[in-house]
Amino acid sequence: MGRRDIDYQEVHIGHAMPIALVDCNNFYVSCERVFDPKLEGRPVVVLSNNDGCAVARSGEVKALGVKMAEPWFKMEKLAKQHGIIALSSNYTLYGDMSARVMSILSTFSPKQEVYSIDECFLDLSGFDPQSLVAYGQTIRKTIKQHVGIPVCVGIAGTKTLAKLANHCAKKRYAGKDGVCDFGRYSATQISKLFATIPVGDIWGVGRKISEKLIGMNIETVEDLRTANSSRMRQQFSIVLERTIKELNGISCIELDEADTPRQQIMVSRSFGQEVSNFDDLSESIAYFANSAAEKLRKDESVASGVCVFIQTNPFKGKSPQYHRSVVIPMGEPTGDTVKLVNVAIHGLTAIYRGGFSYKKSGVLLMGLQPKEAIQTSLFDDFAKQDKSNKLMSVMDSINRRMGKGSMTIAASGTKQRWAMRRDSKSPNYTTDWNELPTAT
DNA sequence: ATGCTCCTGCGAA
DNA sequence: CTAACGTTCGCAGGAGCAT
Repeated sequence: MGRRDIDYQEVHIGHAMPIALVDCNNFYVSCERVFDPKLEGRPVVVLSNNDGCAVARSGEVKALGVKMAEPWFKMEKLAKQHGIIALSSNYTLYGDMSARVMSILSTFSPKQEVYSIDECFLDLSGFDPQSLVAYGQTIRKTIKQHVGIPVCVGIAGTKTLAKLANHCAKKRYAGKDGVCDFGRYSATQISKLFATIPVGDIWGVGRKISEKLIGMNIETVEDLRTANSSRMRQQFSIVLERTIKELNGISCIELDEADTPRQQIMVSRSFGQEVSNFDDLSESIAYFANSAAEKLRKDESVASGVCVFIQTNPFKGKSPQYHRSVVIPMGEPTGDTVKLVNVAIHGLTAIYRGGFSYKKSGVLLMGLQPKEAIQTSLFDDFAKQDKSNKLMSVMDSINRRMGKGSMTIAASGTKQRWAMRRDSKSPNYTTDWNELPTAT
């Protein structure tokens, strides 16, 4: 009989160690609006690479029912009907805006975890519990004034609950004016509120898990909160068990301030058009390996292995499918573009098969370590290594000064037939649907 | 038994 | 006219292998 290992009556959600989750609203769209106020009040989407999918939607677009990551071609008709403005992503701009937002937010707490480009956790323990809502309002006002970006603030005792509180603030389920503090609610109110929120809205519960949960009649946040966590661990994973505990105010996921270097670096892209021959693929692989190596050196890391993959278009079910990858260990961990590119192309020769239309390729640098930690082998030629380091430094500084891509390796080619598709729409198309000639 | 590495699945933004 | 569907990261857990 469903013995429960948590006494729910005793749990006071949101009190113990308040954590705030500050999340920018429709971040990419909001960034664009800062620099083009005409976009205000109008339906706007920002598209992913290749103009593939919607990665950010304004409130007006969400109201039209456009889902996150929805392919552009599927909403094109709707877009035309409602004059949706579609913009290509400008990652340089978003990165810069993010840095400004995060820098200001860091002044609101001694402990900050930057969780993604548009959100961060702030440790608010020690603050007056009565004043947290007002504090959240101050945060919102400050960011809006100084950067022009609207944010919402969720406050609760665990990270999972803070995410949920933020969700409530955004959806206006609870809280007002973009701030929701679960600490202001009684246990009964929380239960009622949670019973209205779909289980899939919880941080850590994605499509697969939520489908399975709904199949077990666990449909709302409240259903999951009161589920038997140890039994759920057996049927799902330790991750879901932690989520359930966190929903009950038991902190299992610590605030992580550490700025740890990445463990792997992936550069991959879908092609603007499919390519079949080896030379085109080889150019793309060289280009991606070069780009990955640049990131690697920016992190001051070296890679001990390279993974190369190529694949056909999985959405073209009728065409013959092929996807394959290979991992090549580096003899010695390195950050040298020339070595990494050569190894990557060598890997490509091992997996390439003619007769397929390839849609995507990529390079993954793995086994990353801090540069200073590498053991140089006895047989290594120090002069040679020094020369390689100097060459890479020159290359990086030229690209910093003259702009990305000024200096690259010849193998990445000049034809680049695989490059991202951007010419499929004229500039006007992507800035204003109203400028489109109407179909006849 | 125990500890690894590799690979896959999942989730997140 | 048609066809058109992102990228990058970490974690968990199982398989396979070595000790």
